[in-house]
Amino acid sequence: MNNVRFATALHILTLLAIMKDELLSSAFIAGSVNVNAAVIRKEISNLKACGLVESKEGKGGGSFLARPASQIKLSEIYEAVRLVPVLGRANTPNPKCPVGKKVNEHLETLYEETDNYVVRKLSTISLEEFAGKFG
Amino acid sequence: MNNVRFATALHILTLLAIMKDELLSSAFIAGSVNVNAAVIRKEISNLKACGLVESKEGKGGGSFLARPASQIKLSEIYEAVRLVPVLGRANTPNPKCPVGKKVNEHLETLYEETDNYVVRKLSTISLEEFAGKFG
DNA sequence: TTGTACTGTAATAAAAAATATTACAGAATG
DNA sequence: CATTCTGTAATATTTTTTATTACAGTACAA
Repeated sequence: MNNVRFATALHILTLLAIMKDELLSSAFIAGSVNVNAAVIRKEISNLKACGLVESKEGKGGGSFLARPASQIKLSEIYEAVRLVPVLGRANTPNPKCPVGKKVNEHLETLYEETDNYVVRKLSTISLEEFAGKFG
Repeated sequence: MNNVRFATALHILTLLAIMKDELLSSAFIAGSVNVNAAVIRKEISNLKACGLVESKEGKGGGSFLARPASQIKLSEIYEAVRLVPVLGRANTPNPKCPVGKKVNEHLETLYEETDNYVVRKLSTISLEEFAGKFG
């Protein structure tokens, strides 16, 4: 996960949680995160597909949380932006070597276990709790 | 961690664990992992700096485990190759926004906690246990 | 009904990170 | 002293990530 997507998604959702009575525009959010508004819209599009955010088009439109922050777990955010397991990717080892032949199978198991472990940890923290740290 | 270094390092160490009575050359290991030998030498150089591997130069040289596989925890491998926290990097948010100003501080705490959690999980598995899955 | 302020999305460009390759000096062996 | 290794650096290539631009479509409000 050598990218900034978890940070971006959590930032977006934190803003939506704190200003829960307003529709926030991508331009506003982009100003806070300090990235291009198109990046925000793209991430929001992903968060919508994951059922965390909804939005309203047109003038005066913007985004809001699909559910109360108390019902969103940080694990859902992690799963929404995860592209690669926590421990990284695998090689394409030599199948003629006894280790090379089996290593990816065992690696995959380990990757899954570790990932599940992270998910379990993050499922103990709600967005409400995280957003509560601000002001 | 969108890279292959954990997989590579674990593969190297598994070979060293299984063939613990021999010195393995970087060319041999590269053949099993299916990457360039220079990549293996570079990773071994890192694993040496972390105290997991030793090697002998010159003709007939090669690498071997610095300690018995039973005394190497997978967490040490993770820590040897980690460049970035499990949840990724942070943005450089707008300090004029109350959320932007503090988000990295709270993110960092979360990143550290999650990372420690992964380390704790991986510290319960020894290289011996992992290597034991092969033949 | 028309201008304005949004979203949604795609295409493309630019920057950064990861990996591969080549090269060669130096060490140990026989 | 030729051979077979390691160690390391320099460089090239590929892949991933991020930024930018553009514009169609939607909703509001005058």
